[in-house]
Amino acid sequence: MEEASARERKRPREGDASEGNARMREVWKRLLEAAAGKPQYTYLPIADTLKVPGVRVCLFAVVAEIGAAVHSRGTDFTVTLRIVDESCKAGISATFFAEETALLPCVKSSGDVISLHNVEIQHHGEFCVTFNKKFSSFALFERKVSAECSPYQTSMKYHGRKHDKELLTQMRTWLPNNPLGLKDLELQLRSLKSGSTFDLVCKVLHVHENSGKWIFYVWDGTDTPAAEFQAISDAEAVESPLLLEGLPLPREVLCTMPCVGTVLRIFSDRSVNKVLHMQKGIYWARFCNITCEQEFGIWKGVFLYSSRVRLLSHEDGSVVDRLKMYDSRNANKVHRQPMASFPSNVADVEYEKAGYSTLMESLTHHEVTHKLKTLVRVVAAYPCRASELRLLSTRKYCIRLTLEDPTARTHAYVHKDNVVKFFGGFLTEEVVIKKMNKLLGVPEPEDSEEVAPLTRNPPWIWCCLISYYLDKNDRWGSRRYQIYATTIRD
DNA sequence: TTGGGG
Repeated sequence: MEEASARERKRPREGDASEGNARMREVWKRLLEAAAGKPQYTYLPIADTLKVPGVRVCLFAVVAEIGAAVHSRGTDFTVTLRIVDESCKAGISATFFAEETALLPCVKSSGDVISLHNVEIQHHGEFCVTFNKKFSSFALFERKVSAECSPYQTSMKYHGRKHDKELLTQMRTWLPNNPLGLKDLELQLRSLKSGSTFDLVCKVLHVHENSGKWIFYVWDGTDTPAAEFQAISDAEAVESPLLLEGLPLPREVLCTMPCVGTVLRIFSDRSVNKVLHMQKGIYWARFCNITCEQEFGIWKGVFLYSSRVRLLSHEDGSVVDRLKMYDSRNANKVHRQPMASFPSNVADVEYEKAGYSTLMESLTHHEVTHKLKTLVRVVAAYPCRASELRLLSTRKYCIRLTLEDPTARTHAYVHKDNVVKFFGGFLTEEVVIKKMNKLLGVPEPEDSEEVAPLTRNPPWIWCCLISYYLDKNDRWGSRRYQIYATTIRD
Protein backbone atom coordinates (compact mmCIF):
# COMPACT_ATOMS: atom_id res chain seq x y z
CA MET A 1 0.00 0.00 0.00
CA GLU A 2 2.73 2.36 1.02
CA GLU A 3 4.67 1.04 -1.93
CA ALA A 4 1.88 1.79 -4.35
CA SER A 5 1.60 5.38 -3.25
CA ALA A 6 5.35 5.81 -3.44
CA ARG A 7 5.26 4.45 -6.97
CA GLU A 8 2.48 6.84 -7.81
CA ARG A 9 4.58 9.76 -6.64
CA LYS A 10 7.61 8.72 -8.68
CA ARG A 11 5.78 7.90 -11.83
CA PRO A 12 5.32 10.88 -14.13
CA ARG A 13 1.66 11.75 -14.30
CA GLU A 14 0.16 10.41 -17.46
CA GLY A 15 -1.35 13.88 -17.49
CA ASP A 16 -3.60 15.33 -20.10
CA ALA A 17 -4.26 13.79 -23.47
CA SER A 18 -2.23 16.25 -25.51
CA GLU A 19 0.91 15.49 -23.54
CA GLY A 20 0.35 11.77 -24.11
CA ASN A 21 -0.29 12.27 -27.82
CA ALA A 22 2.86 14.31 -28.24
CA ARG A 23 4.89 11.54 -26.63
CA MET A 24 3.31 8.94 -28.91
CA ARG A 25 3.97 11.06 -32.01
CA GLU A 26 7.63 11.29 -31.00
CA VAL A 27 7.85 7.54 -30.43
CA TRP A 28 6.23 6.78 -33.77
CA LYS A 29 8.55 9.18 -35.53
CA ARG A 30 11.53 7.36 -34.08
CA LEU A 31 10.09 3.97 -34.89
CA LEU A 32 9.45 4.96 -38.48
CA GLU A 33 12.96 6.36 -38.82
CA ALA A 34 14.34 3.17 -37.35
CA ALA A 35 12.22 1.12 -39.73
CA ALA A 36 13.54 3.20 -42.62
CA GLY A 37 17.08 2.20 -41.65
CA LYS A 38 18.10 5.51 -40.14
CA PRO A 39 20.48 5.00 -37.22
CA GLN A 40 18.73 5.47 -33.88
CA TYR A 41 20.41 7.19 -31.01
CA THR A 42 17.47 7.46 -28.71
CA TYR A 43 16.25 4.86 -26.30
CA LEU A 44 12.76 3.47 -26.58
CA PRO A 45 10.51 1.93 -23.94
CA ILE A 46 10.40 -1.87 -24.31
CA ALA A 47 6.64 -1.80 -24.95
CA ASP A 48 7.14 0.46 -27.98
CA THR A 49 9.86 -1.66 -29.52
CA LEU A 50 7.54 -4.66 -29.53
CA LYS A 51 5.59 -2.93 -32.29
CA VAL A 52 8.57 -3.04 -34.65
CA PRO A 53 10.08 -6.52 -34.63
CA GLY A 54 13.20 -6.84 -36.76
CA VAL A 55 14.11 -3.17 -36.42
CA ARG A 56 17.33 -2.09 -34.71
CA VAL A 57 16.47 -0.29 -31.50
CA CYS A 58 18.15 0.98 -28.31
CA LEU A 59 16.93 0.06 -24.84
CA PHE A 60 17.71 1.25 -21.35
CA ALA A 61 16.36 -1.31 -18.91
CA VAL A 62 16.78 -3.11 -15.60
CA VAL A 63 18.08 -6.66 -15.36
CA ALA A 64 15.46 -8.67 -13.47
CA GLU A 65 16.83 -12.18 -13.90
CA ILE A 66 20.25 -13.51 -14.69
CA GLY A 67 20.63 -16.85 -16.43
CA ALA A 68 23.72 -19.01 -16.22
CA ALA A 69 26.36 -18.68 -18.94
CA VAL A 70 26.50 -21.89 -20.95
CA HIS A 71 27.86 -23.38 -24.16
CA SER A 72 25.43 -22.80 -26.98
CA ARG A 73 24.62 -25.59 -29.37
CA GLY A 74 26.87 -23.79 -31.82
CA THR A 75 30.40 -22.63 -31.11
CA ASP A 76 29.65 -19.74 -28.76
CA PHE A 77 28.79 -19.24 -25.13
CA THR A 78 25.39 -17.80 -24.40
CA VAL A 79 23.50 -16.16 -21.58
CA THR A 80 19.90 -15.06 -21.25
CA LEU A 81 18.75 -12.13 -19.14
CA ARG A 82 15.25 -10.91 -18.41
CA ILE A 83 15.07 -7.15 -18.66
CA VAL A 84 12.26 -4.87 -17.52
CA ASP A 85 11.35 -1.21 -17.64
CA GLU A 86 8.42 0.94 -16.64
CA SER A 87 6.59 0.21 -19.88
CA CYS A 88 6.96 -3.56 -19.57
CA LYS A 89 7.13 -4.84 -16.03
CA ALA A 90 6.71 -8.48 -17.06
CA GLY A 91 9.94 -7.95 -18.97
CA ILE A 92 11.39 -9.52 -22.04
CA SER A 93 14.20 -12.03 -22.38
CA ALA A 94 17.42 -10.99 -24.04
CA THR A 95 19.91 -13.56 -25.33
CA PHE A 96 23.59 -12.89 -25.91
CA PHE A 97 26.25 -14.91 -27.70
CA ALA A 98 30.04 -14.56 -27.50
CA GLU A 99 33.16 -16.58 -28.14
CA GLU A 100 34.23 -16.26 -24.51
CA THR A 101 32.17 -16.02 -21.35
CA ALA A 102 34.07 -12.87 -20.40
CA LEU A 103 32.57 -11.12 -23.42
CA LEU A 104 29.02 -11.90 -22.32
CA PRO A 105 27.26 -9.43 -20.05
CA CYS A 106 28.35 -10.45 -16.56
CA VAL A 107 25.65 -8.91 -14.38
CA LYS A 108 26.76 -8.41 -10.80
CA SER A 109 23.30 -8.16 -9.34
CA SER A 110 19.72 -8.36 -10.47
CA GLY A 111 18.48 -4.79 -10.48
CA ASP A 112 21.55 -3.56 -12.32
CA VAL A 113 20.87 -1.40 -15.33
CA ILE A 114 21.69 -2.38 -18.90
CA SER A 115 21.95 -0.19 -21.95
CA LEU A 116 21.46 -1.98 -25.27
CA HIS A 117 22.31 -0.41 -28.63
CA ASN A 118 21.17 -1.73 -31.99
CA VAL A 119 19.40 -4.82 -30.79
CA GLU A 120 16.44 -6.37 -32.55
CA ILE A 121 13.15 -7.54 -31.21
CA GLN A 122 12.11 -10.90 -32.55
CA HIS A 123 8.81 -12.62 -32.21
CA HIS A 124 8.71 -16.42 -32.15
CA GLY A 125 5.61 -17.13 -30.16
CA GLU A 126 7.00 -14.69 -27.64
CA PHE A 127 8.93 -11.46 -27.92
CA CYS A 128 12.63 -11.49 -27.19
CA VAL A 129 15.62 -9.24 -27.65
CA THR A 130 18.29 -10.46 -30.03
CA PHE A 131 21.77 -9.16 -29.56
CA ASN A 132 23.77 -9.32 -32.77
CA LYS A 133 27.53 -9.70 -32.27
CA LYS A 134 28.20 -7.72 -35.46
CA PHE A 135 26.34 -4.54 -34.70
CA SER A 136 24.82 -4.63 -31.20
CA SER A 137 26.51 -3.37 -28.05
CA PHE A 138 25.78 -3.19 -24.33
CA ALA A 139 26.85 -1.48 -21.12
CA LEU A 140 26.12 -2.48 -17.54
CA PHE A 141 25.66 -0.10 -14.62
CA GLU A 142 25.29 -0.73 -10.92
CA ARG A 143 21.82 -0.36 -9.45
CA LYS A 144 22.91 1.64 -6.41
CA VAL A 145 21.83 5.26 -6.47
CA SER A 146 25.11 6.22 -4.84
CA ALA A 147 27.26 4.37 -7.37
CA GLU A 148 29.06 6.19 -10.12
CA CYS A 149 27.49 6.67 -13.50
CA SER A 150 30.14 4.99 -15.63
CA PRO A 151 29.42 1.39 -16.67
CA TYR A 152 31.21 -1.50 -14.96
CA GLN A 153 31.22 -3.52 -18.15
CA THR A 154 30.84 -2.55 -21.79
CA SER A 155 30.95 -4.57 -24.97
CA MET A 156 33.55 -3.71 -27.61
CA LYS A 157 31.46 -1.38 -29.71
CA TYR A 158 29.62 0.46 -26.97
CA HIS A 159 29.68 4.25 -27.14
CA GLY A 160 28.01 6.14 -24.33
CA ARG A 161 25.22 8.51 -25.28
CA LYS A 162 24.44 11.98 -24.08
CA HIS A 163 21.42 10.93 -22.04
CA ASP A 164 22.90 7.78 -20.47
CA LYS A 165 23.55 9.47 -17.15
CA GLU A 166 20.13 11.02 -16.96
CA LEU A 167 18.38 7.77 -17.86
CA LEU A 168 20.51 5.86 -15.40
CA THR A 169 19.46 8.16 -12.59
CA GLN A 170 15.85 7.78 -13.66
CA MET A 171 16.12 3.98 -13.68
CA ARG A 172 17.84 3.93 -10.32
CA THR A 173 15.08 6.02 -8.81
CA TRP A 174 12.36 3.92 -10.36
CA LEU A 175 13.87 0.67 -9.11
CA PRO A 176 13.36 0.71 -5.35
CA ASN A 177 9.63 1.12 -5.80
CA ASN A 178 9.33 -1.77 -8.20
CA PRO A 179 10.38 -5.03 -6.65
CA LEU A 180 11.61 -7.43 -9.29
CA GLY A 181 10.10 -10.85 -9.57
CA LEU A 182 7.01 -12.28 -8.02
CA LYS A 183 7.55 -12.63 -4.30
CA ASP A 184 4.22 -14.34 -3.61
CA LEU A 185 5.50 -17.52 -5.19
CA GLU A 186 8.39 -17.68 -2.78
CA LEU A 187 8.53 -20.18 0.04
CA GLN A 188 11.23 -20.67 2.63
CA LEU A 189 12.37 -24.09 3.75
CA ARG A 190 10.50 -23.56 7.01
CA SER A 191 7.20 -23.17 5.18
CA LEU A 192 7.43 -26.08 2.72
CA LYS A 193 4.19 -27.79 1.80
CA SER A 194 4.05 -31.16 0.05
CA GLY A 195 2.90 -30.96 -3.53
CA SER A 196 2.94 -27.16 -3.89
CA THR A 197 4.99 -25.46 -6.58
CA PHE A 198 7.00 -22.47 -5.51
CA ASP A 199 10.20 -20.45 -5.88
CA LEU A 200 13.05 -21.04 -3.47
CA VAL A 201 15.73 -18.41 -2.90
CA CYS A 202 18.69 -20.38 -1.58
CA LYS A 203 22.41 -20.80 -1.43
CA VAL A 204 23.67 -23.65 -3.59
CA LEU A 205 26.29 -25.31 -1.40
CA HIS A 206 27.13 -28.34 -3.46
CA VAL A 207 26.08 -30.01 -6.69
CA HIS A 208 26.36 -33.72 -7.37
CA GLU A 209 25.88 -35.36 -10.76
CA ASN A 210 25.73 -39.04 -11.54
CA SER A 211 24.68 -40.34 -14.97
CA GLY A 212 22.36 -37.45 -15.75
CA LYS A 213 20.82 -37.33 -12.26
CA TRP A 214 21.53 -34.13 -10.39
CA ILE A 215 21.36 -33.29 -6.71
CA PHE A 216 21.54 -29.67 -5.59
CA TYR A 217 22.38 -29.16 -1.91
CA VAL A 218 20.68 -25.91 -0.98
CA TRP A 219 20.19 -23.88 2.19
CA ASP A 220 18.27 -20.74 3.15
CA GLY A 221 19.03 -20.53 6.87
CA THR A 222 15.67 -21.93 8.02
CA ASP A 223 14.59 -25.44 9.07
CA THR A 224 12.26 -27.72 7.14
CA PRO A 225 9.14 -28.64 9.15
CA ALA A 226 9.21 -31.80 11.25
CA ALA A 227 7.49 -34.68 9.50
CA GLU A 228 4.88 -37.10 10.73
CA PHE A 229 5.49 -40.79 10.15
CA GLN A 230 3.33 -43.74 9.29
CA ALA A 231 2.63 -45.46 12.57
CA ILE A 232 1.60 -48.68 10.92
CA SER A 233 4.90 -49.33 9.23
CA ASP A 234 7.22 -51.25 11.52
CA ALA A 235 9.71 -51.36 8.71
CA GLU A 236 9.98 -47.59 8.65
CA ALA A 237 10.49 -47.41 12.38
CA VAL A 238 13.43 -49.76 11.98
CA GLU A 239 14.87 -48.85 8.62
CA SER A 240 14.33 -45.11 8.29
CA PRO A 241 17.36 -44.02 6.24
CA LEU A 242 19.86 -41.36 7.25
CA LEU A 243 19.98 -39.82 3.77
CA LEU A 244 17.86 -39.60 0.64
CA GLU A 245 20.87 -40.06 -1.60
CA GLY A 246 22.80 -43.30 -1.49
CA LEU A 247 26.24 -42.30 -0.34
CA PRO A 248 27.10 -39.77 2.35
CA LEU A 249 28.99 -36.66 1.27
CA PRO A 250 32.78 -36.85 1.45
CA ARG A 251 33.95 -35.38 4.72
CA GLU A 252 35.63 -32.37 3.08
CA VAL A 253 32.32 -31.44 1.44
CA LEU A 254 30.26 -32.16 4.55
CA CYS A 255 32.49 -29.81 6.54
CA THR A 256 31.52 -26.90 4.26
CA MET A 257 27.84 -27.27 5.21
CA PRO A 258 26.33 -24.76 7.63
CA CYS A 259 25.69 -26.02 11.17
CA VAL A 260 22.31 -24.33 11.55
CA GLY A 261 19.44 -24.62 9.07
CA THR A 262 18.44 -27.51 6.82
CA VAL A 263 20.39 -28.48 3.74
CA LEU A 264 17.66 -29.52 1.30
CA ARG A 265 18.43 -31.90 -1.54
CA ILE A 266 16.80 -30.89 -4.83
CA PHE A 267 16.70 -33.75 -7.32
CA SER A 268 16.65 -33.30 -11.07
CA ASP A 269 17.05 -35.71 -13.94
CA ARG A 270 17.03 -32.97 -16.56
CA SER A 271 20.26 -32.73 -18.46
CA VAL A 272 19.42 -29.03 -18.88
CA ASN A 273 20.97 -28.57 -15.51
CA LYS A 274 24.39 -29.15 -16.98
CA VAL A 275 24.31 -25.40 -17.24
CA LEU A 276 24.87 -25.01 -13.55
CA HIS A 277 27.91 -27.21 -13.65
CA MET A 278 29.75 -24.18 -14.96
CA GLN A 279 29.00 -22.19 -11.86
CA LYS A 280 31.99 -22.79 -9.67
CA GLY A 281 31.82 -22.55 -5.92
CA ILE A 282 28.94 -21.46 -3.79
CA TYR A 283 26.30 -19.10 -5.14
CA TRP A 284 22.78 -17.87 -4.46
CA ALA A 285 20.01 -18.79 -6.82
CA ARG A 286 16.28 -18.72 -7.28
CA PHE A 287 14.89 -22.17 -8.06
CA CYS A 288 11.71 -21.26 -9.93
CA ASN A 289 8.62 -23.43 -9.99
CA ILE A 290 9.99 -26.41 -8.10
CA THR A 291 7.98 -28.74 -5.90
CA CYS A 292 8.71 -30.81 -2.83
CA GLU A 293 7.70 -34.00 -1.11
CA GLN A 294 8.66 -36.12 1.87
CA GLU A 295 10.41 -39.44 1.73
CA PHE A 296 10.91 -41.34 4.99
CA GLY A 297 10.15 -38.07 6.76
CA ILE A 298 12.94 -36.24 4.91
CA TRP A 299 12.03 -33.25 2.74
CA LYS A 300 13.06 -33.53 -0.86
CA GLY A 301 13.03 -30.80 -3.51
CA VAL A 302 11.96 -31.88 -6.99
CA PHE A 303 12.89 -30.10 -10.20
CA LEU A 304 9.97 -30.19 -12.65
CA TYR A 305 9.98 -29.93 -16.41
CA SER A 306 8.87 -26.30 -16.00
CA SER A 307 11.44 -25.50 -13.28
CA ARG A 308 14.27 -23.06 -13.91
CA VAL A 309 17.24 -21.71 -12.03
CA ARG A 310 18.16 -18.04 -11.91
CA LEU A 311 21.37 -16.81 -10.40
CA LEU A 312 21.19 -14.14 -7.73
CA SER A 313 23.88 -11.86 -6.39
CA HIS A 314 24.68 -11.34 -2.72
CA GLU A 315 23.07 -7.93 -3.03
CA ASP A 316 19.74 -9.23 -4.26
CA GLY A 317 16.94 -8.16 -1.93
CA SER A 318 15.73 -11.70 -1.20
CA VAL A 319 19.28 -12.86 -0.53
CA VAL A 320 19.92 -9.95 1.83
CA ASP A 321 16.69 -10.83 3.69
CA ARG A 322 17.74 -14.47 4.11
CA LEU A 323 21.20 -13.56 5.33
CA LYS A 324 19.92 -10.98 7.78
CA MET A 325 17.46 -13.45 9.22
CA TYR A 326 20.09 -16.13 9.49
CA ASP A 327 22.58 -13.82 11.20
CA SER A 328 20.07 -12.88 13.87
CA ARG A 329 19.02 -16.51 14.27
CA ASN A 330 22.59 -17.72 14.58
CA ALA A 331 23.45 -15.07 17.15
CA ASN A 332 20.74 -16.30 19.52
CA LYS A 333 21.25 -19.48 21.56
CA VAL A 334 17.58 -20.44 21.53
CA HIS A 335 17.00 -19.55 17.89
CA ARG A 336 19.80 -21.87 16.84
CA GLN A 337 17.63 -24.72 18.09
CA PRO A 338 15.22 -26.42 15.69
CA MET A 339 12.57 -23.92 14.62
CA ALA A 340 9.74 -26.43 14.94
CA SER A 341 10.80 -27.78 18.34
CA PHE A 342 8.72 -27.60 21.46
CA PRO A 343 11.15 -29.31 23.80
CA SER A 344 9.11 -31.84 25.66
CA ASN A 345 9.98 -33.27 29.03
CA VAL A 346 10.10 -36.77 27.63
CA ALA A 347 13.78 -37.11 28.51
CA ASP A 348 16.07 -35.71 31.19
CA VAL A 349 19.72 -34.96 30.64
CA GLU A 350 22.29 -34.66 33.40
CA TYR A 351 24.28 -31.87 31.82
CA GLU A 352 21.77 -29.05 32.02
CA LYS A 353 24.46 -26.46 31.53
CA ALA A 354 26.35 -28.08 28.68
CA GLY A 355 26.22 -26.13 25.44
CA TYR A 356 23.81 -27.08 22.68
CA SER A 357 25.05 -28.48 19.36
CA THR A 358 23.16 -29.30 16.22
CA LEU A 359 23.85 -32.73 14.73
CA MET A 360 25.62 -31.07 11.81
CA GLU A 361 27.89 -29.23 14.22
CA SER A 362 28.90 -32.57 15.65
CA LEU A 363 29.22 -34.35 12.30
CA THR A 364 31.58 -31.62 11.09
CA HIS A 365 33.42 -31.24 14.42
CA HIS A 366 37.18 -31.32 14.01
CA GLU A 367 37.61 -34.00 16.69
CA VAL A 368 36.42 -37.56 16.07
CA THR A 369 35.56 -38.01 19.72
CA HIS A 370 33.61 -35.37 21.57
CA LYS A 371 30.52 -34.88 23.71
CA LEU A 372 27.47 -32.83 22.91
CA LYS A 373 23.96 -32.01 24.03
CA THR A 374 21.37 -32.08 21.28
CA LEU A 375 17.69 -31.45 20.73
CA VAL A 376 16.47 -34.24 18.48
CA ARG A 377 13.62 -36.54 17.49
CA VAL A 378 13.90 -40.32 17.52
CA VAL A 379 12.58 -41.23 14.10
CA ALA A 380 13.39 -44.93 14.20
CA ALA A 381 14.72 -47.62 16.52
CA TYR A 382 16.25 -51.03 16.17
CA PRO A 383 14.96 -53.19 17.62
CA CYS A 384 11.48 -51.76 17.96
CA ARG A 385 9.18 -54.76 17.94
CA ALA A 386 7.82 -55.74 21.31
CA SER A 387 9.17 -59.28 20.99
CA GLU A 388 12.69 -57.94 20.47
CA LEU A 389 12.51 -55.10 22.98
CA ARG A 390 11.75 -57.72 25.61
CA LEU A 391 15.36 -58.89 25.29
CA LEU A 392 16.63 -55.52 26.49
CA SER A 393 15.52 -56.40 29.98
CA THR A 394 18.21 -59.10 30.01
CA ARG A 395 20.71 -56.21 29.85
CA LYS A 396 22.75 -58.08 27.28
CA TYR A 397 21.68 -56.05 24.28
CA CYS A 398 21.98 -52.53 23.04
CA ILE A 399 19.46 -50.50 21.08
CA ARG A 400 20.14 -48.34 18.04
CA LEU A 401 18.15 -45.13 17.63
CA THR A 402 17.93 -42.98 14.51
CA LEU A 403 18.14 -39.37 15.68
CA GLU A 404 17.16 -36.37 13.61
CA ASP A 405 17.30 -32.61 13.84
CA PRO A 406 16.77 -30.16 10.98
CA THR A 407 20.46 -30.32 10.08
CA ALA A 408 21.11 -34.08 9.92
CA ARG A 409 20.26 -37.62 10.92
CA THR A 410 22.55 -40.04 12.68
CA HIS A 411 22.42 -43.38 14.44
CA ALA A 412 23.08 -43.41 18.18
CA TYR A 413 23.41 -46.50 20.34
CA VAL A 414 22.22 -46.99 23.87
CA HIS A 415 24.97 -49.26 25.06
CA LYS A 416 23.93 -52.26 27.14
CA ASP A 417 25.55 -50.63 30.23
CA ASN A 418 23.40 -47.53 29.69
CA VAL A 419 20.13 -49.27 28.89
CA VAL A 420 19.01 -49.36 32.51
CA LYS A 421 19.69 -45.68 33.04
CA PHE A 422 18.07 -44.77 29.71
CA PHE A 423 14.83 -46.51 30.61
CA GLY A 424 14.77 -45.07 34.10
CA GLY A 425 15.93 -48.03 36.17
CA PHE A 426 12.94 -50.34 35.87
CA LEU A 427 13.63 -52.68 33.04
CA THR A 428 10.37 -54.49 32.75
CA GLU A 429 9.03 -55.45 29.38
CA GLU A 430 6.07 -53.16 29.86
CA VAL A 431 8.19 -50.11 30.76
CA VAL A 432 10.52 -50.59 27.80
CA ILE A 433 7.69 -50.89 25.29
CA LYS A 434 5.77 -47.96 26.75
CA LYS A 435 8.82 -45.69 26.76
CA MET A 436 9.88 -46.67 23.25
CA ASN A 437 6.41 -45.79 21.99
CA LYS A 438 6.69 -42.46 23.74
CA LEU A 439 10.06 -41.79 22.09
CA LEU A 440 8.83 -42.76 18.63
CA GLY A 441 5.69 -40.68 19.08
CA VAL A 442 3.26 -43.56 18.82
CA PRO A 443 0.04 -42.36 20.50
CA GLU A 444 -1.12 -44.34 23.52
CA PRO A 445 -4.16 -46.39 22.64
CA GLU A 446 -6.75 -44.82 24.93
CA ASP A 447 -9.03 -47.74 24.61
CA SER A 448 -7.79 -51.18 23.69
CA GLU A 449 -10.69 -51.53 21.29
CA GLU A 450 -9.64 -48.51 19.29
CA VAL A 451 -8.08 -48.86 15.85
CA ALA A 452 -4.32 -48.42 15.66
CA PRO A 453 -3.22 -44.81 15.07
CA LEU A 454 -2.23 -43.97 11.50
CA THR A 455 0.53 -41.52 12.22
CA ARG A 456 3.16 -40.98 14.84
CA ASN A 457 4.86 -37.73 15.64
CA PRO A 458 8.08 -38.18 17.65
CA PRO A 459 8.59 -35.51 20.34
CA TRP A 460 11.70 -33.35 20.56
CA ILE A 461 14.00 -34.54 23.30
CA TRP A 462 17.18 -33.28 24.90
CA CYS A 463 19.84 -35.90 24.60
CA CYS A 464 23.55 -36.22 25.48
CA LEU A 465 25.79 -37.89 22.95
CA ILE A 466 29.38 -39.02 22.96
CA SER A 467 31.22 -40.01 19.82
CA TYR A 468 33.82 -42.76 19.61
CA TYR A 469 35.44 -44.91 16.95
CA LEU A 470 35.72 -48.63 16.38
CA ASP A 471 38.89 -48.74 14.28
CA LYS A 472 41.87 -46.56 15.12
CA ASN A 473 43.10 -46.89 11.53
CA ASP A 474 39.83 -45.43 10.23
CA ARG A 475 38.65 -43.11 12.96
CA TRP A 476 36.28 -41.02 10.83
CA GLY A 477 34.93 -43.98 8.89
CA SER A 478 34.23 -46.05 11.99
CA ARG A 479 32.82 -43.28 14.16
CA ARG A 480 29.72 -44.08 16.19
CA TYR A 481 27.55 -42.18 18.64
CA GLN A 482 26.42 -43.34 22.03
CA ILE A 483 23.65 -41.87 24.13
CA TYR A 484 24.64 -41.23 27.73
CA ALA A 485 23.44 -39.25 30.75
CA THR A 486 19.92 -39.30 29.32
CA THR A 487 16.81 -40.82 30.87
CA ILE A 488 13.36 -41.21 29.41
CA ARG A 489 10.80 -40.04 31.91
CA ASP A 490 7.84 -42.03 33.08
C1' DT B 1 24.98 -20.98 -36.12
C1' DT B 2 23.80 -20.58 -31.38
C1' DG B 3 18.04 -19.46 -26.99
C1' DG B 4 14.03 -19.73 -24.14
C1' DG B 5 9.72 -19.57 -23.25
C1' DG B 6 6.40 -16.16 -16.06
